[in-house]
Amino acid sequence: MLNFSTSEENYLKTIFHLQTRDSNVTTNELAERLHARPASITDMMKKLKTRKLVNYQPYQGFRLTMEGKRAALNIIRRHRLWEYFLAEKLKFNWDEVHEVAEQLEHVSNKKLIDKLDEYLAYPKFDPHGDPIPDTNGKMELSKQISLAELHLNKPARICYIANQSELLLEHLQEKKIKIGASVMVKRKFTYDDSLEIKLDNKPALNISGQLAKNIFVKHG
Amino acid sequence: MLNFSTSEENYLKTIFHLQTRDSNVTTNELAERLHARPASITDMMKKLKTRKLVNYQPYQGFRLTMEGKRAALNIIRRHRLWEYFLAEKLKFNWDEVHEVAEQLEHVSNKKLIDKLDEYLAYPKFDPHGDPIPDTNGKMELSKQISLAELHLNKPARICYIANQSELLLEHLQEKKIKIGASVMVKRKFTYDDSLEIKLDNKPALNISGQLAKNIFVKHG
DNA sequence: GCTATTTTTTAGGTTTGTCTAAATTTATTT
DNA sequence: AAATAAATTTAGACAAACCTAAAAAATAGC
Repeated sequence: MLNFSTSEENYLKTIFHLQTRDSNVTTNELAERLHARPASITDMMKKLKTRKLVNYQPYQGFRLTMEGKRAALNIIRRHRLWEYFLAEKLKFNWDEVHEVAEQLEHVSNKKLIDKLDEYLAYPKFDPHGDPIPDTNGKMELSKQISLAELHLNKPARICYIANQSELLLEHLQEKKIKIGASVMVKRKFTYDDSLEIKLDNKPALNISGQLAKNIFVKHG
Repeated sequence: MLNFSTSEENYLKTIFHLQTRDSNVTTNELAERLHARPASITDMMKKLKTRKLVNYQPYQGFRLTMEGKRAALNIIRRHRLWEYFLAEKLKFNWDEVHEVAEQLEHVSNKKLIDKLDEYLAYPKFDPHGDPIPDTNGKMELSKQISLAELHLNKPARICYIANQSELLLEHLQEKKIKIGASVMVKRKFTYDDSLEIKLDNKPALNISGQLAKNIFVKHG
């Protein structure tokens, strides 16, 4: 496994998250995500190209090579394992783990990560419900659906919050809706798509359709 | 708590280890410890001086200010807590933890370190027997003595290896002498200062006076 | 199909932390 | 105490990773 700078790792990881099967990642997209200027992106892309980590032709956007993808998955593995550790062992809230894991993920020592994985008993998902890649970069698909799609009276578990804006997170805090909580939809109001749900053992709660679309759950 | 670069942290930590009550740290000393050239040390010292972290007059060597000492102790706290975590929880060997902790120590997030401390049940010593500073930089004195000073038939525990050169570490590996092992001195040979010792439940073992001086133990 | 706008790249500059080589200060010898 | 040696600092350069401003290419509007 080659060694990358913190900066290179952040680029690789972010390209991985942004690229889709059919479209390349653009300079501006990356610049916005990384809080950097487009010119800086171009600089780094040239560098990553000579390192054979991205495919890149000027003005055509970029995507990871096989090697780049392998590297990105490794960084994501580190990130998610640390997130799991922080939430599960150190009792951080699920919404605090990301920031700390952003730093820990850059500590690169294969033995450390593999031993951490073992210590945590090989978790398959991080506290946000995102799958954790194994040593070979393989991971499970997270078959998540939004609360809005969940059938009535089907027990499920909150595993992911989409669109994590400040406002949304505050709203969730307010309503005491947390990752990992068990949840069930009791009624659906077609008038405004709002829902009546039951969280853990708390009294029933009404939430808007908009909120429900941003809360993802896994059955079971 | 101010924020420092990885480089600044390494300087602060190393100055702390090198400085004594009566003598300042010299440019060459620091350069050797940090595997850097003397010119680089001078550069950084100017910077740390303007940050009021070291006292420094050209050609006079340097020492930490109160503020610098506070920062150094914080870095040492992180380092030793991670070492403890690696050995105790992830089951690293005591001689592998240092290298990994050198990286982890630069992740600066007070909450992370305090929660780690709590998770580890506030350990007082790291796997090498070095004391772990608390949040305020206070730590216990490690009342260690060398094996050479240990009285006959007094049970003790190996807690520290001084002068950790490659050769010494290999020699210890060879003799299967490890941190944490219980030990007792059975005979002392005044002729050459060599000792006959008993390690755990293994057969008696002869070691040189030189080796004995580098193995530190705590009673009990 | 040609402007106008947006996107991306180039050119050149800045900061951090390092380096080499030369100059300077301090310490050691005789 | 002068000469030599050792330690330290200065001066100037370099790489990484960023930046701004200007130029070039691609896209969109009419």
